[in-house]
Amino acid sequence: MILIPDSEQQLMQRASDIAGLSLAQLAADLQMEVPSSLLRNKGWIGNLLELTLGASAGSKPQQDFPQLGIELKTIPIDRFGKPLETTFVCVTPLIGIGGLQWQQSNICNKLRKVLWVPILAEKKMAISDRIIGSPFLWQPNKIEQSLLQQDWEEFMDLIALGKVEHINGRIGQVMQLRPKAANSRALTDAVGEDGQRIKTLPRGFYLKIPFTHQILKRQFSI
DNA sequence: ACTTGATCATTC
DNA sequence: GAATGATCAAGT
Repeated sequence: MILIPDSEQQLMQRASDIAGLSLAQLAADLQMEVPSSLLRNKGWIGNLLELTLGASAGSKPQQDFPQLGIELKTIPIDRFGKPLETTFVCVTPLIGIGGLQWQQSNICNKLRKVLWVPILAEKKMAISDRIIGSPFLWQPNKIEQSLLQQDWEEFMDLIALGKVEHINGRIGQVMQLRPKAANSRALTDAVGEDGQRIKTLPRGFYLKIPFTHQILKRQFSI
């Protein structure tokens, strides 16, 4: 059993210690089996890192390390350091959002401080052979904060105006709003164009690849 | 090659 | 159903 880290320094030390290891090595330490495919285990790598670093497990809301105010994110990258996927942040509230401010939003809270763990995870690599990269702590700078807030406000305006079903993945400078559900039959409440209650797909906020790419480049070009 | 809608496992 | 962890894969 791995104890919850009691300081940011301890967490970073642990994360740094595993950089360079393969997922097979990490899994062996925890006596876990590596799946041959992520098709039916899409969150496996994220869960592996949570266990390794001592994040409070399970499906609890809020940050992974609440006592440290840190959110853990693994991000798959290619050999050039480019992210291979968008990064899911959290689900989007679709009703009762009147008066909600960016600074009070769940997504703003989650992105205050993120421990990024890049995973060299090119598609052709076996899951076992994928490699833990160098971890780093990120806090959005003023520009990033502003871009995130602008996108968030645009999305929340559209949702409040009953236009949730007009939102597509192209909207947003640095993040996008896309379905986040078990499947296309999972529905939740939202507001329709005439102000009536409708059923729609649950949505989530995702950071776009160019945005996370820039964060990684800034980190590793210093 | 990249984007975007769809999907998978698990817990509560 | 909603939250956590995300990637898949068809279409452009």
